[in-house]
Amino acid sequence: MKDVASAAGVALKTVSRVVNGEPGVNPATADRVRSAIESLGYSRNESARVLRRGRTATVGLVIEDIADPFYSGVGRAVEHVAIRHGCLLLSGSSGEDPVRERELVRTFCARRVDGLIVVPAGDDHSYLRPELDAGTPAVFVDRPPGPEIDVDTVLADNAGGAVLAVEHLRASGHRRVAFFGDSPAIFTAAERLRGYRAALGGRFDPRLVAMRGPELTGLRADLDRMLALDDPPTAVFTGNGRLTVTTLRVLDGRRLALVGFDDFELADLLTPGVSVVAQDPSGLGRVAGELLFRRLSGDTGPSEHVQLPVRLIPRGSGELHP
Amino acid sequence: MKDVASAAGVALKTVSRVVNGEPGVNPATADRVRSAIESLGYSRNESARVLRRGRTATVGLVIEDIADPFYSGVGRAVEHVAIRHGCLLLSGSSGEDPVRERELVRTFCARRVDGLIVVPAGDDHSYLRPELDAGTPAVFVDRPPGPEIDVDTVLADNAGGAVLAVEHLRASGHRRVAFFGDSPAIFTAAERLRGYRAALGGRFDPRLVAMRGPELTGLRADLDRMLALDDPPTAVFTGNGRLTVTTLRVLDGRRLALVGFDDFELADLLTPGVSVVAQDPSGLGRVAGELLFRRLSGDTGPSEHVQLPVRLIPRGSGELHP
DNA sequence: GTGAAAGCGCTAACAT
DNA sequence: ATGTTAGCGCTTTCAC
Repeated sequence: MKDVASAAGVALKTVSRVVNGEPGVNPATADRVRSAIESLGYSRNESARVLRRGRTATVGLVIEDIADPFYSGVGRAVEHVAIRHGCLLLSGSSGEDPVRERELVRTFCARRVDGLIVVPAGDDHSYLRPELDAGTPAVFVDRPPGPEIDVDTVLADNAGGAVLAVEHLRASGHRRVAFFGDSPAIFTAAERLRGYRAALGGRFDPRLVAMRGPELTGLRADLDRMLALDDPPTAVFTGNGRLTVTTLRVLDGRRLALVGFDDFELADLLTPGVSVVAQDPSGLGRVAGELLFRRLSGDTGPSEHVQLPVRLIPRGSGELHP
Repeated sequence: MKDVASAAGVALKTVSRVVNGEPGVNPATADRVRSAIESLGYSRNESARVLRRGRTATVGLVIEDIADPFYSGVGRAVEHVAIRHGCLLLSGSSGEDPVRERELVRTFCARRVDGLIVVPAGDDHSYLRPELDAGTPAVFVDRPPGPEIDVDTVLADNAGGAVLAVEHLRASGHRRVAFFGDSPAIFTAAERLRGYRAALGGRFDPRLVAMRGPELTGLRADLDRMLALDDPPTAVFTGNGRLTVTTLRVLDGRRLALVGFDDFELADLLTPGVSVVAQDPSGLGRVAGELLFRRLSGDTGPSEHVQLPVRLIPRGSGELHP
């Protein structure tokens, strides 16, 4: 900036004014500055700017795994909102590891992100207290934070979706519906189990529940065990997209009815089409982003808790009869 | 840092030493500093550090679309390498728009990223010259840069993969193989067309080529036109994952043989399984990341051009006979 | 409409 | 083993 100033024959501050589009600069002077910038290939050093202004125009996104289609959908939506607000996105995957989650948040905060969007892996978020108190807002998506902090959340109607799934299967005549879920330590998995259980009421049978995650061999063993029961399941409800896909592989043509949580590409092209309870990953990301930017523009109202609806998409697999 | 220093009763520089793990601090003093840090909730201001040191420990990734499974695989691999080198990843999607690509690169450079990994959308990269000259290395992935700059590239064997696909179909007895590709303005699409054409030699028929991208109605029209020919295609080669999926929808049960470029989840669960030429997105990302960090650690050798192999995975659709 | 000076929080270089 | 000082490149404040 100093070089540009002397090249243009003005003071450093005038360059700063031009670069920032501040008013009160003679157009001719401004032009001289601009051509000096051009010929020197100058570009503003954002680190210095951030150091001085205190705002980085960056938001941090901690997500489970950017390569998972569900979360990359969330990520894209957040990126979109960030761009619209002139912000960059710093992102990292926690890989379901609370330590890594915390490390990412710390790193982001050390870089003075203006705000955080978090899909938490852990359930203790006291470490965020100082940052929140220091005025860095956070929005939690897909899963809520631990009770130590009070922040905006954007969640899907997990339990309601599970109820939809089970009721849909029961409407096709199924009395024995198995549930394959992720570890109950994961909020969404626990919520979906809760909905499943509520929908079944007195018919709930713990022997039809397996919550070991999407690992193929474990899932196969669980299914085989269930099918060997006197009163085996005739339908399966799977707790997320990865589990649905693994279950399809394990079923390998056996005609059990199936409803999966999460929509996925090609669900309609399989035979039969896979009925799903679809959530809206872009919606989650978009709403979270908007909430964050509302906070960043000064909204200090009480924390908001948005619940996004889910919808059942029948495609064939959920309409198979026992 | 000043506050921590006075709380611990030491000079600012000692705090700096502790924070940076520099040697030559009395363990007892260090402990006092650490507890002051803890109780004040201090965390180092990276912007100031960056301003002083000149290195941001950040790399920028410009990608086509983080929500595309192929590119999110690339992105995850890059993230992985970055983490291993203690770097953060700043990422953005170009959405196949050269202007947006350039804007992202500019923004990243203004933030003084240490290096860039780019999946280019445009083919004029003269704008990168100043940055490269200033010592910011760049690696291009999936597609090469324009001729104005000379940087490391990591590309898949696009033409070779297309040859594999066509030869596989011809081995099943197909003489008429159609090609659905993306716009030939996209490097990979052009390369795959080149391979397709080379494999067919004299049998190449431009009427069997459609390069309009993955839009459903256009693709349907192209296919209908081809099938109405006197000598219609009995097999299709699709130029990328999205096109393969769209083509499957358009085929809608018609039993044409099919080989697609890019592997995708569930390809094996469709009926018949979809034969593909698989590239390795993680490999692309990993190699690009490693190349970049080699440059960052001082390697100034001539630019490297890595070509990653692809492999044919037969699953049924490519083995259908005419 | 323009400029001079102070200082954001840190690290490098040089004391002690 | 610890402290002092200068300055990274910018914006803020205030003066002209």
